[in-house]
Amino acid sequence: MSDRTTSQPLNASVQGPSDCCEAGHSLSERALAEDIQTLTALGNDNRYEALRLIAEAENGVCVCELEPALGVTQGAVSQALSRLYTAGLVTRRKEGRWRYYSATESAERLLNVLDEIRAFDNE
Amino acid sequence: MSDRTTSQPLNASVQGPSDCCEAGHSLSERALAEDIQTLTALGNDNRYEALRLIAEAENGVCVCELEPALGVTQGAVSQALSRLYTAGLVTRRKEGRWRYYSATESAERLLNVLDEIRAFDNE
DNA sequence: ATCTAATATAAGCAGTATCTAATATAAATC
DNA sequence: GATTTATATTAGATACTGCTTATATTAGAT
Repeated sequence: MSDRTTSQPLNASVQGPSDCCEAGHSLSERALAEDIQTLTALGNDNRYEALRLIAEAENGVCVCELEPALGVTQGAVSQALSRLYTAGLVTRRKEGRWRYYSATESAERLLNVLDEIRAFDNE
Repeated sequence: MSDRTTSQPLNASVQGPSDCCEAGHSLSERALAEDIQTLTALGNDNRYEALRLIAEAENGVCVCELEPALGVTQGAVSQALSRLYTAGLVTRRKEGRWRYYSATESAERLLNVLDEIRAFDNE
């Protein structure tokens, strides 16, 4: 059907019910894309659990530690971490043969809110 | 904050580098599943944009308003809203033939944090 | 009751995501 | 140099997602 590429904040002006108002939001395409990248990076079991493990470690976690914890192959762990890195959820530093991953401030904030709303929803 | 009942935190005890520590996190399987449900519900263009539209409207948005705004069929909009509802991100009330969707407190919090970290990351 | 409007649900399928296995790269060690 | 270790990357099979189309349901209007 309509394959129009949305460029500006979208607006709907349709007549629904009598007091129908226009539906619009204030996010740019770029902002939407950034948010979606963040959310899809988090929305996977291995990646999310990897991030939780990383966030609770004090001084970074290496790939070799995550492999047994997640129960998937080394390649899968590496791919998961790359994805988290691209999304700005982890940083990484090299030390000898190892790479240590740490959670970013953004990741910490997101995880905190998820804890809060889970507690809120289950109360 | 939360009286989180951790049923079986996962642990990794492997030796990586000399000062290697165990990687473990404190989330229960159930908590992980809940978080993933929330995140995967948000991690889709139509659903995320629908939620943004709903969150910025004062008194709820009906399906018919979202259809033109998102540029997909009515069925797709309805499915998107159902998914958001199941994930606890929107509530809905019926009024005549229409159903009005509103954002939950949890959804508002998540969107706020996404705004914050986007601003933070882009500064 | 019939018709229309708004929404929900189901089937089917195209596109995408995410693993494993294999291979490549990089750094330390021999 | 060759070897081992840790990680990254690629290819490919498989599973999943998210649409569209079609149909069902529900409520109001005629």
